Amino acid sequence: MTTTPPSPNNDRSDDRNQTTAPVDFIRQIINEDNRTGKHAGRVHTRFPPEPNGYLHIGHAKSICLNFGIAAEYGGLCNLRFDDTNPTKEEQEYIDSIKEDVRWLGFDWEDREFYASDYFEQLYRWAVQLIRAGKAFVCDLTADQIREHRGTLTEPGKESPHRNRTVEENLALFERMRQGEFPDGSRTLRAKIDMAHPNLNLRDPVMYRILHASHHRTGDRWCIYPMYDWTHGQSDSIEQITHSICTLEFENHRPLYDWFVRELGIFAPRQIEFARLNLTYTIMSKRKLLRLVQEGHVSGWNDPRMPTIGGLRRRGYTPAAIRAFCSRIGIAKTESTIDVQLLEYCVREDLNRVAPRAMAVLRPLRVVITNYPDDQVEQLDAINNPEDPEAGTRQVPFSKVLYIERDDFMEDPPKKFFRLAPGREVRLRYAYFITCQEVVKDPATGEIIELRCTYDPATRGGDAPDGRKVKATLHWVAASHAVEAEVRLYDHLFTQPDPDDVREGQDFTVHLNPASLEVLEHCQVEPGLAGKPPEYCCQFERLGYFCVDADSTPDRPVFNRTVTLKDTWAKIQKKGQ
RNA sequence: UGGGGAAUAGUGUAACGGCAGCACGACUGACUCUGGAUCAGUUAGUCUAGGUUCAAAUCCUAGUUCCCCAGCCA
Repeated sequence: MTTTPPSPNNDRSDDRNQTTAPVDFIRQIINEDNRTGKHAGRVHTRFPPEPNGYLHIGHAKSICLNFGIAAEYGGLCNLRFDDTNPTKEEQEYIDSIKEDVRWLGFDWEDREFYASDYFEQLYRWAVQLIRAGKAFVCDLTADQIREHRGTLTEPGKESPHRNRTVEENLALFERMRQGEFPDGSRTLRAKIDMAHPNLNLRDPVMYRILHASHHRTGDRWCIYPMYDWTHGQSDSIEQITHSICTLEFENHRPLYDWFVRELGIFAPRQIEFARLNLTYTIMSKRKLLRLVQEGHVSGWNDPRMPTIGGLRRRGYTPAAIRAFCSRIGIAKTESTIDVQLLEYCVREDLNRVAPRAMAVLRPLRVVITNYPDDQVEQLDAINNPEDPEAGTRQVPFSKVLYIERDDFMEDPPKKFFRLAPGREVRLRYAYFITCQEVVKDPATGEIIELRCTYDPATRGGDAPDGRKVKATLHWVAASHAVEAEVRLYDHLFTQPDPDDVREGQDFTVHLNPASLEVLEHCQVEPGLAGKPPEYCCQFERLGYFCVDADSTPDRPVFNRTVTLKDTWAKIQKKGQ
């Protein structure tokens, strides 16, 4: 019996089948650029997170896109931290982001960059724009700037400081850098057009004064560049050919292009695509933070969270997430993916690689009355029917067993195939048994034990006389069972769109009170004892489970990643 | 009432003037020592109204709906 967990599956053979995967509009643009020789066939992308939080499945879409494109076109993809706001960013997030990207199966080698590494260059470029009369130091307060900006339908007013001389601007900007002015007292602004219909071009702020310590540059700077003044130039410095971002930056593209053009530097092309939305969950960092802070989940890596850390702890594999990202497609239409597609992807992967095991979540005691009292047999069980090379293992069988409570009904409805009084079923890899007697607690009427007989001729699970049974049940021998805690997870929210709320409510009203059910006294086959965290397996007939970090050698803890498709559950649901 | 985007089965996504296809979901059936997997099948779509054309999801015109933008956030 093999005890090593299936390592995160980094076999990419299934990731993006060129013969079937549609060519999305971004790859079409790249194909066209390559056809016209725009960058001499060079393709260079980047994944540019701000290190102000943890990555989620939406980031995975972007990661797979950027790294995936680079790989397909024989290009490169940089990991760049957009760390221009020291008040929100921390080293901890950098570390976590790097771990998540790596876990997803991508490697940026030495192409790890930080916008903060470009601060000096950005400063020199700002001076260049000032000299060209394209930027000025503005003394307006934040409120005044807002008042001068105008509205969506009305033009703004020019700042009274807009026409300072180059010399005055140069001197003031230098003094800003030297720390002579307090936070918020001055900004450096691009001089564009206060009447522009695109508000981003109404003399946008390039630098703000922030006497804050930066996680990488320490106290070297007290002026920090804004996103718009940083991103395009960072892309340009890194010779990024295609700068892929999400739809909300469409309005920023004219400014991106303006800066790069005014500076006369290499011009990458910004391309926007629709971010990922998933049913029954939320993706907003701010809202996820509330779930953590208000204690609705145990932390950022709670198995119910859509974070990479949460999915990982839940038992999702990198291959499953990559396959998902490949299947959802890339487009500009805002859309919400059905979470069932994600679940399909993880089942598809785990079905192939996860070893099978028998585990009883809600045990019902079964005594085989005609089985010898002290006998124990070792029966052969197949580790993975999808993978012959996974081999077999032995599972112990004895007189007293546990089966799933759901697998017995005293008064079974028509389509219930499992055990019932007088009915014969198969115990997987073991024997046919017949239920002879139901023992109840005289006080509560609860069924506490089944007394069954077995047919010794059916050892291994087949009847020599060829008779059939309609059901095969999983089971665990009571004498050898290991007790485990199992955590059953369901959707975090009860509504497909948690943000669909009435006036005055917020998404928390749709929190699913049953998103976590903890089962304390589960019985699992002995081979499952001592498996390391993240070990994934299938509990036969129940679902895919993985060992949680809370697990200890004498008390395993499992998380349910996803259930198996359950036809019986569906029949039951319909009957209601 | 400004500007920028987007509308194709329930959900996503192709088709780029020439047979509306694929996946997930749902529903049948076959098979099965997992009511799993697998296999076979069914279901269901071009936002609206005009126009151009032999031919329109695709081009044109008008409209409708949805998303983004008024941070010294990214």
